[in-house]
Amino acid sequence: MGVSRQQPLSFDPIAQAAQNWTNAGWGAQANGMAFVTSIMRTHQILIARVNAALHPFKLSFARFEVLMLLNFTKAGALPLGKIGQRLQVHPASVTNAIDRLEVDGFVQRNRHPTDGRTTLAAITPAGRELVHTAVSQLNEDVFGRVGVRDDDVSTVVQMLAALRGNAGDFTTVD
Amino acid sequence: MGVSRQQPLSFDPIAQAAQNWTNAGWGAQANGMAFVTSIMRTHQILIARVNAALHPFKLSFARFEVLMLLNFTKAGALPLGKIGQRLQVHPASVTNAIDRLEVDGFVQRNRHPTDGRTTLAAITPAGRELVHTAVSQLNEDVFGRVGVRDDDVSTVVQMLAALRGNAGDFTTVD
DNA sequence: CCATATTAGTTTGATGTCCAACTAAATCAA
DNA sequence: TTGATTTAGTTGGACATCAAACTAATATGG
Repeated sequence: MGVSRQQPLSFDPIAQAAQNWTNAGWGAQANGMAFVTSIMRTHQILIARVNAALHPFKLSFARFEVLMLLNFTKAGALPLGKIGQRLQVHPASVTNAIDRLEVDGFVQRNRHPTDGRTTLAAITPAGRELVHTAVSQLNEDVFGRVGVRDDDVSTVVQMLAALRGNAGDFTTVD
Repeated sequence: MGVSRQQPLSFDPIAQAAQNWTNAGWGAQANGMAFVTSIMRTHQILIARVNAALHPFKLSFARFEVLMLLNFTKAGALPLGKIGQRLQVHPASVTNAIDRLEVDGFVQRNRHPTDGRTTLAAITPAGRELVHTAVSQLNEDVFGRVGVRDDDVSTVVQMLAALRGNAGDFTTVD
């Protein structure tokens, strides 16, 4: 799981970097730098936890999200493009994820009934069974214990929603 | 820069997912799921911005961080292991980053004076010049405008520091 | 109707990350 | 001193992501 065999530092490296930024005369951007770097590092920590939890199921987080999305859908199937739009991932990444899920029998490609360009990804019974177990594991190992006070978890989610909205993930209801 | 040619959704997909979680009976983990997913997506947005800003300089964020770290160091040189420890990246990733920086002439490998196992990475004059320009660009394009209220930026950094400390990035001063 | 433009998905290639195995050098212990 | 262990870094392989080029099918406009 990443780089964790190393000794912990005796100081917060991001706080140190922010200090360096200020000393260099970039005080106005020091907070932004610390923010971006914190997100990068937090992402790295969380993705390692998630992948560790999902490893026994031969799933990555991306593939888990695909299965979960299909599982929540009434028909259990979506066009690949819709999947990319919902999960905000590149079309090539969707192709790659579906390829692997299909090889493992968790998803099946079907033709769209009316639009010959479109491919539908449909979750299989094996996929539904797998995701059921995997989500339990993730809830237990990761989502139920992120290591931040529960109030703070909500606060961070809310503040990041502003950024995501600005970035065009979704239209904000003015 | 990622996947942004797509139309924005008319709803926040993470809020939707949290609702799905609650509906499925996983209300206790819905916030944690939203937190993890928010970090993943925010990371993706920010890394795209950073890479767009650094692309003209032939730098990735990882390589930029290496150059910046060396630039802040008095001697302008550090053992590869120290770099990995400070930036929290895998030894193999450090090797890869230094390889590329060395090919482009921004860094040079030197032997350690007393320990034959250790390799020192030293920033070159070209590297110092490059990082000077690159940091200006990053401050201007990304760090100076992250898209979150300034107070909230600090709040998020502080809350994520708790997680990073728990994860063993650094020892918390009790 | 047909030529052009758009849309959906795939393929290929470049990056980047991690893990596991490996080499070489330093340290430890008997 | 010398054999075993630890440490530093590299290498090779598996994955994942994105960009750009490509194929195929649908829409659009004269």
